[in-house]
Amino acid sequence: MGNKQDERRAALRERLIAAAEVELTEKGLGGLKARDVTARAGCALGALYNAVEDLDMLVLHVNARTLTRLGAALRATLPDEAEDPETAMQALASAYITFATENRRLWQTLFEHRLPEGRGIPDWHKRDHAVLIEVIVPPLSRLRPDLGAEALALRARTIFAAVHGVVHLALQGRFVGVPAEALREEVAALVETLARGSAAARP
Amino acid sequence: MGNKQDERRAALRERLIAAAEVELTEKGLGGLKARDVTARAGCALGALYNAVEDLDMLVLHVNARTLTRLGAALRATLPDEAEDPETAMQALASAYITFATENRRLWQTLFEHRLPEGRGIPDWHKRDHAVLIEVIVPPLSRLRPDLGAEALALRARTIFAAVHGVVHLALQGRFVGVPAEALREEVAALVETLARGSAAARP
DNA sequence: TGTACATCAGTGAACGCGCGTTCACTGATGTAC
DNA sequence: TGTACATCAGTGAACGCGCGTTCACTGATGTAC
Repeated sequence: MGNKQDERRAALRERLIAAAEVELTEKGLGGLKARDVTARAGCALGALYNAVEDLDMLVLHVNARTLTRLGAALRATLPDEAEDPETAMQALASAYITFATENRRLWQTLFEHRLPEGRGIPDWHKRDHAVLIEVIVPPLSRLRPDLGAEALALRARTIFAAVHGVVHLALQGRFVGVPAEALREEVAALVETLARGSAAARP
Repeated sequence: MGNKQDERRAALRERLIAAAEVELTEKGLGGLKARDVTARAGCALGALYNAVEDLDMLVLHVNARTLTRLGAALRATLPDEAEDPETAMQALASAYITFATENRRLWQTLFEHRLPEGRGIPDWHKRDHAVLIEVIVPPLSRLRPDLGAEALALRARTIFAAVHGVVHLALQGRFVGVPAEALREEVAALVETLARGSAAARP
């Protein structure tokens, strides 16, 4: 099998993913069209279905990229393992807000996109999501040394979802959401409460 | 103008809203079709556009109903104004989970539905949403007598969004969400932390 | 009360558009000898 | 190295479907006299 052919194939695939990323950035999930993506990637409409299974899979690949970048942004805030855990959690939350704000549509796509009925998320992609939780576990485990691995993972999900919820409703501009100007301050207060409350619960 | 005609008109409108409610309950926002709604309401397709402006407005009317019911369910948990505020907040959160679980698709529609680009949410509907925040203010104000009305309203939004976020990701079955079995316990822990943390912050 | 006319809720076929996906075809690239 | 053949990435017109909305029409209800 031609090696050069594989290269070309992979290159087109990359171009398509990159094009989809730009389209999603500009128009959001609802505005993603196969024709726009292939036009931007500079190939024919049909080529898309040679490179990936379908549009949904293309979105999954973009989401994988977004999660990788988000994971890197979050990990970059935790250089020191011995740091004060509350400070660490504040840094994580702050980085999350920054990323969500600067990549609003891509970040929204992460949570908007659903596979059609019967199709389950491939395992490789579940692992991409895991970073959101894993990054919270180390500082949390220092706040709650009494908790086992499973309970920690569960609590990390709860904390993530709480912070995410505040950011999500705010950036969506929902009427019930916190106004964007107040977002950072409110999330900081929330994380402070969560961190201190967790610590206070220590035996 | 015939009074009887107005009555008929209003009755059809009600039937359409009720039909849309059932359709949304069974299929969710993505599965809502004008033809299904009118078939269920027992009228012709075109009659829908006589009774309401368009499908979006129909959804808004269903959402208004849902919010009214949700508001009633939440207020029903607060019979006693003098109740311990933490208990009150736990009751609110618990009622929220119950409502969301029992009305999953209608509740999801509340947060999924967006008007097309230029169109803003009518004022009457904004007021419908306000109940979600207003119901939190009384117990919160007892925990934080130091805060002014505006700061209270803001903090109430944050707390709502945090709890909502945990419930939302869990009921959506998102991989990063808390598993449904653990939802009640985790939200209870979250609300406990929020209530105590708020109280502890008192001067 | 009865008749003629006006109104307008209600009808459903047809319009119009968007858009994901397919498929018969082509031409460049690679392989065999 | 050169020639014949095979493969398959890439093409883009066409398919097929879904679906919101419109619109010319109808008939029941209400009004005027």
